[in-house]
Amino acid sequence: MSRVAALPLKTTTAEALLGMLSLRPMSGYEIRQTIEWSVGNFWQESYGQIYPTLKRLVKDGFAEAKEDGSRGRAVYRLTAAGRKQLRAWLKTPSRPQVWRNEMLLKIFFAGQGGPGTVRSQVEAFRELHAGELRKFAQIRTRLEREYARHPELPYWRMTLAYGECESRAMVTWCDRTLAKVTTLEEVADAS
Amino acid sequence: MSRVAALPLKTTTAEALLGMLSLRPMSGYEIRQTIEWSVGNFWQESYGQIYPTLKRLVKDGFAEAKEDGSRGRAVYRLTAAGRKQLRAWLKTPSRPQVWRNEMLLKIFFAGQGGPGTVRSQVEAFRELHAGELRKFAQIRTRLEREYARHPELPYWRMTLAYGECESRAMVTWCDRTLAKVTTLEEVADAS
DNA sequence: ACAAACATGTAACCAGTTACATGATTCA
DNA sequence: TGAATCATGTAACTGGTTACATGTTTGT
Repeated sequence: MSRVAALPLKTTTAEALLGMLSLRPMSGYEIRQTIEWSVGNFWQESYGQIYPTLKRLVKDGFAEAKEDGSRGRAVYRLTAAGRKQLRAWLKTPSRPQVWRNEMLLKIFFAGQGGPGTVRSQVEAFRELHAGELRKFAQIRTRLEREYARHPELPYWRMTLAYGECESRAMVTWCDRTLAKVTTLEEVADAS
Repeated sequence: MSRVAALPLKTTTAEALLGMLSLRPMSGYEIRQTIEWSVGNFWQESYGQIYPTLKRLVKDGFAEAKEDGSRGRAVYRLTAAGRKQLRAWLKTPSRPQVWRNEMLLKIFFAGQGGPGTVRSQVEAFRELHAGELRKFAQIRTRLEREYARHPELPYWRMTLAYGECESRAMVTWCDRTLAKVTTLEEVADAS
């Protein structure tokens, strides 16, 4: 019944790190940087998760640590068991994350705040996704130029297309919603 | 430095409950049921959050509890301060939730698993969103029929349209992705 | 000489879910 | 009478982030 060390067991952090190490051996620091510019759009990890998890991966035999002389740097590489574990995970069904959407909640209760509430919320949301689309366009250019012949490029393109598809849909919804808001405001003004 | 009771302070649960109580006075149990069928698609609360938060709302003067004779039932109603608090919250910018997408992570690493990995992941995801679209269609019918003249209907429609818009985009992405997967499989077979 | 980036790590906190305990009421 | 639903509540756990502490290396 003792309250033990308790590193998370059901987490996908471990699997995310296995995936990262499958690209190439890396240090914890490098993993974080790489996550940021590669999958940062749909995944993030903090050092507070990365370092303890890496140690657990070594303990479980899924990764090996190797001291990198120069700095106080530990480079981790996948073991055969780690690669097997990663492949097994790739085959498992993904649990859909049940998200919370604060903006939608505010719109749902907009009866208390009026059309103006909706307008400012939706305008900010539109700006957010318009920005995402610009970012995706840049990433796409860079991806096609720098990894033109990389065997995994087709898969990376798919994840990028997901973001583009979603953000386009969001912008569309924003425009339609703003049009409806205008109508509501006109009705309110007329009365 | 003592480890105190510590009910969450920055949570939006309190505001979500204020919103629910703005619809009508409710018990904790009722709030949960109502959340499920109204905003369940983009918001959920567990009893473990609801009951302690309701007590805090009373303590902070945002709600009043009234015993409902029949059962051991406490019905909460919004106070003027509570309504003011809700309106203030509606005006604040919404923090975008940074979500994690396990499916996209698996696709990103699909080099380790091959096109088959992507296919099964995407097929499941397509089924999920096709189901969502059917559910949304039902909700829309019910909404237009049962709340035809409700003053907040326009806002409720907007949140529904969001889900429809997003799920349609997801289905589109799935279809495009599955087409690409087929191409990849053909290339793999040919070699 | 100093800033920026590299590099590792942990304790405290946070927002939430799950599992469980308890009991009343309704209805077939 | 017994199952389903109504109703309230909490302790333990979970999966994470943030803030902090510490020190090295590189480049200007």
